[in-house]
Amino acid sequence: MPKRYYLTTPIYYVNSVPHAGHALTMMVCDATKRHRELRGEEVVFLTGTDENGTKVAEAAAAAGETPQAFTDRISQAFVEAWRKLDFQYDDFIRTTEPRHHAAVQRLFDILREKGHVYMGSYEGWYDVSAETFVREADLVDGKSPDGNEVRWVSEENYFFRLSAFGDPLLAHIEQNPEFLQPEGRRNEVISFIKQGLRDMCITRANPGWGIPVPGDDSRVIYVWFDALINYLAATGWPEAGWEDLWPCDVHWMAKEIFTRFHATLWPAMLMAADLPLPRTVIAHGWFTFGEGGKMSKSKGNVINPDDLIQKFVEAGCQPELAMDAVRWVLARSVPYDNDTNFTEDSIERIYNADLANDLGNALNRALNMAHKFVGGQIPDAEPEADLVAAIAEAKAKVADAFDRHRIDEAADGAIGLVRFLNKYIDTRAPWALAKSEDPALGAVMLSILLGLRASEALVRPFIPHAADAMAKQLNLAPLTDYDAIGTPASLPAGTKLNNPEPMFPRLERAKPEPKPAAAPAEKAEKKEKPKRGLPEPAPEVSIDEFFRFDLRVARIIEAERAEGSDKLMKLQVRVGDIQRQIVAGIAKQYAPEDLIGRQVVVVFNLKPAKLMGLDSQGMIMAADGPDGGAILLEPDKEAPEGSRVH
RNA sequence: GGCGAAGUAGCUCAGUUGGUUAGAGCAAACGGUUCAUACCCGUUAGGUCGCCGGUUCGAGUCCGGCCUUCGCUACCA
Repeated sequence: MPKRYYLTTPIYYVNSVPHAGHALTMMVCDATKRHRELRGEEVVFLTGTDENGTKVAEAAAAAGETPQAFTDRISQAFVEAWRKLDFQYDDFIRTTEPRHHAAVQRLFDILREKGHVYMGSYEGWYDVSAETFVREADLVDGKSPDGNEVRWVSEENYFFRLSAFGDPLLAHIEQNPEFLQPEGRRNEVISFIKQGLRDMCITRANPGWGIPVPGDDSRVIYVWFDALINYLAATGWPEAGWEDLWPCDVHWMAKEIFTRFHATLWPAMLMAADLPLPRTVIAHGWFTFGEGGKMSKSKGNVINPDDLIQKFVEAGCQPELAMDAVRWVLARSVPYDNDTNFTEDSIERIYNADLANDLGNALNRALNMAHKFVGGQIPDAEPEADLVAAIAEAKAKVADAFDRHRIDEAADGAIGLVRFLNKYIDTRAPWALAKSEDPALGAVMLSILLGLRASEALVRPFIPHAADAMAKQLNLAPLTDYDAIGTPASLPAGTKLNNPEPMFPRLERAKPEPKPAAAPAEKAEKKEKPKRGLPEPAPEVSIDEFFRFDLRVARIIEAERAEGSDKLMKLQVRVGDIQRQIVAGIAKQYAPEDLIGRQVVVVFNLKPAKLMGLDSQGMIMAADGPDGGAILLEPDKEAPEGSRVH
């Protein structure tokens, strides 16, 4: 079997419900699939849900459900959401399926046999919620940097020898410019790898949910290690026949899971197993919602695809066309290097300009003219040369944009033909030709209709139902062959045209609110931003917990700036008769000569650390200054050196 | 702190290897048209291309420095 074009979205983690961000990735893949199929290619589009992980087991327990019932329910929510946008994936993989389990265990075995997976021990803090290990130094008030609860774990686990793949990965990235995109992200990966990859712990104690390590039921495979393998599992690997899909042509995803997972861990896993690497791994940016705000459920500014569809239905769209309107707006807004603002305002503007004013109106006016001027049928005439040229140009532009994975440009290329068509209509003015009974009328009307027919096919990957509606109004079967676009055969003379029916009613928009005074006010607000409120109170601790900190009065006897750092000061302090070196981030506020001889308070039993290659045995206590700088604490009068501070 | 990206019209962005008067879409003003969904078409206005310096006959483009924003990353607290 010949190789088929294979593209994927990530599998979505079942801890959240579908939102516009997921829909964006889906849209990009769905449009790509439909476009390539128009060009006669066989395409397989994979999506699915990620359902393993300790967190899922715990979330299910919290919801009073079995993990299976819980994941069935959430997974179904994604299926439903995608049905409402008519995303035509060919396969939906769930990581709880036997085919996935089989592939994961097989790959694990292969890596273990080849010596890329070894048993090691891990002792340290574990963030259950994020399912990641947290270094001691990164703990904040006994919690992970994200504020999650951590627990101390001490266990033997399997490790993947990721560290061995840095150089091969860099070489591959170097030799394959198309591998990682866009370029900015590619650079990010290169610098990430260059600073050294660490082996990765890829198993966890078995919580009764997940994929057991082959031959060792006491452990399950780490959810990320397992999740990535879905792309391979869906090809049927390791059973025969997978080569007609693998290697994958494109893995699409949002930027946050690009660098560490899809651009580093996953290719390393494949290399380790001697499997081919995907041709292209590409990340899009995020939607932001409103005034520079990130997508945030608490702000209530998240735009839900369902609500958007509803909005267009209320505006008067047929349900299927309302769905298309959402699809179009998504495709036109795909962020690449930067994030993009996705707001009611931008959505309405895109809809009105492209779909209502340009596309909808072009179809409507053309059909009206055909009924009035040429008897409501497709004239028997030759299309005019500049119109034919415009179609060819648009075809090439759309195909090229898709080949470069620029979905927004492809949509622009498609609607560009419609814009040209509106100008052409005005320039050739069929109503004037009709009035003067000019013989060019037939050719002009034929050209206009041919332009519409071509537009139908070019917008089809984005708005398939609108394309069908266009074909129906032209009384023709849908045009589904890219090569036929713009040909006389695509528009048989004599075809009786149907009556025009508006597809996308214009959205009436509130007049843009006049806010000349708003700009300076905004600026002022931004400048005053540093005056933040009282810092959040830390969680309550008991007196016993407090006494675990051994605070002492110490005297600074030497001070010098740490080489190569403008923040760090290297200090020698005396605590009673003990001398210690402490490295502190106070060099911006204090000069060495200000410090020598001073009494300060130090944390005496802090775990030693290395900063800029210097040992630091303790910490100097200081208050946060208004600019974030340190203000040293000093006893009110000379205190006995080494005395405890309570 | 390090690395990277971005900074071009009111908004969103395009500007190839340096080469005339810096472009598009949206928004605005004006005009035109009547086939059409108050739409479409045209014209106009609007830019010291973040700032400073350099290379060059010539810089949005190349080089150096700085500022701002964002991302990644190290560290500090």
